[in-house]
Amino acid sequence: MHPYEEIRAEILRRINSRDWPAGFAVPHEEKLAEEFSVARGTVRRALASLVDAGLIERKRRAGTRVVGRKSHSSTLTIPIVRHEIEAGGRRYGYKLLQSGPCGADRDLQGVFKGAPLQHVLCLHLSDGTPYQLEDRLVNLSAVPEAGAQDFSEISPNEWLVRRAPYSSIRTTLRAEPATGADARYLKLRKGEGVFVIERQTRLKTVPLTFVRMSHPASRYQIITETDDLS
Amino acid sequence: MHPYEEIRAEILRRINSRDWPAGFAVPHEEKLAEEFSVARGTVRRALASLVDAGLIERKRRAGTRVVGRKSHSSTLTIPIVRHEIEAGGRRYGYKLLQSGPCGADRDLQGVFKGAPLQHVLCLHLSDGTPYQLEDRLVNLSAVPEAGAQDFSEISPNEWLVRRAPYSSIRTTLRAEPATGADARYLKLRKGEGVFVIERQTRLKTVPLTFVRMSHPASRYQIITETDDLS
DNA sequence: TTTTTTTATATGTTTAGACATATTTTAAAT
DNA sequence: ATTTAAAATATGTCTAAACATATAAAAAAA
Repeated sequence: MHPYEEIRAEILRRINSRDWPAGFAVPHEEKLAEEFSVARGTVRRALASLVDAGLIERKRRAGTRVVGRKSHSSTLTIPIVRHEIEAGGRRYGYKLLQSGPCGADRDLQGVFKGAPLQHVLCLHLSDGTPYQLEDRLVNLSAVPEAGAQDFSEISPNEWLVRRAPYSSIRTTLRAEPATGADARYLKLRKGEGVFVIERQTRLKTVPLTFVRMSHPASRYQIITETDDLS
Repeated sequence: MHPYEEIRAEILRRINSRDWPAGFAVPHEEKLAEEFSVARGTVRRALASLVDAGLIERKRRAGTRVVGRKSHSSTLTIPIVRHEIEAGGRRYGYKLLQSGPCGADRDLQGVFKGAPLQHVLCLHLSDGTPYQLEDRLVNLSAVPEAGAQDFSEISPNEWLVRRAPYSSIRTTLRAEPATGADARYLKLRKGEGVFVIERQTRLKTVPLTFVRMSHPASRYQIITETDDLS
């Protein structure tokens, strides 16, 4: 265990034991460095790690304070469907349903502001059973290669994640009743529950793609796990 | 813009432009330091930030490589319900429905291994409308104060987040048909869709609490946004 | 009193050098 | 050929010192 880890563990202990309760003003770096007999840089390393974990907040001149927790944070990782299915030891299947240019009228959220669009509808299967219906719009003025790409072998999801750099993502999670397309392709009764992930990726304010991924509610869930500091 | 930010931006540009494609071996720190005319520490600062963003991977002696993206990651923050409702400018309401000790038979997932448990069922309302049904088990041998706590004014969710330190969380997101209790308290027809968040918190392998939070699907969604590096 | 300016301070960044340590590569021994 | 030991190397940690900068607090001016 490195010195910075020991210092972090000790500070963590003080926070968890409420010796340093929420709102507590943590001694400044020089003082902690003196207490633990290390250089200031080592204290900073420990504190930076606690900032990442959301346990303390730091502000210039104002100092460091213990945060009063107001939420639970964790990292949500949404893998490429194929990997998700194969990682579970199941057989991946893919079927392109529709692909072609489309008008701005399909841009229901109005995120693309009249840019030329490519619409792709496809189905991902797990052991032959419908798993995810992917309904995607791609901004052709930002990703022109998507117009020439044949998505009958590789899914637009996978192709885009690999190929198109993005700088920000907005993800929405929802439970919805199955739409007509959901019911038809996922083999559900209309109105049955689907778990929907919507994602919009941008490259510095330019919207690249918008996708709605729907899954049969009874066969889908997302699990996230935070990793332990101590 | 600090030197390390400029270096990060330039490396980001090389990755995004595919000058440095997935799998590419990034020059080592000394070399980058020389190229950008800065100290090694400054290069490290820039690279650390790209590791956090999941764009590169580093291994001792093996070096630094550009990662081939296989997923979209974002931070999922689940706030205390009250804050979530009040942040939206709506009026928060709370109603305790049940509270008391219970047997291990309620521990359906078997995570508590026979520990004494407290069961709490309560409802969170937004502008008077049912918003979330909270169904919780608390491990009394780990959080004994929970047995004496009166949850008629403060919700166990809020009380626990504030009070009990935890080191790891497992969160599960699911779409389900409403159970009997869901339907009754959330004013839904049985079988109608609910969005369920299940959370299990631990303090170094000791399970603290397990909670199932259900929401009317039509009135609930989760949005996460990644922040832009460049 | 209220506003503006100055000062003090805790955090943030950078440097340069030393040493630690996984891990790979190479050489030696079996 | 296979295993074992030694050397090389890129990242990781730590130090000590200087300077930068946001901003809270104090002092001065209105």
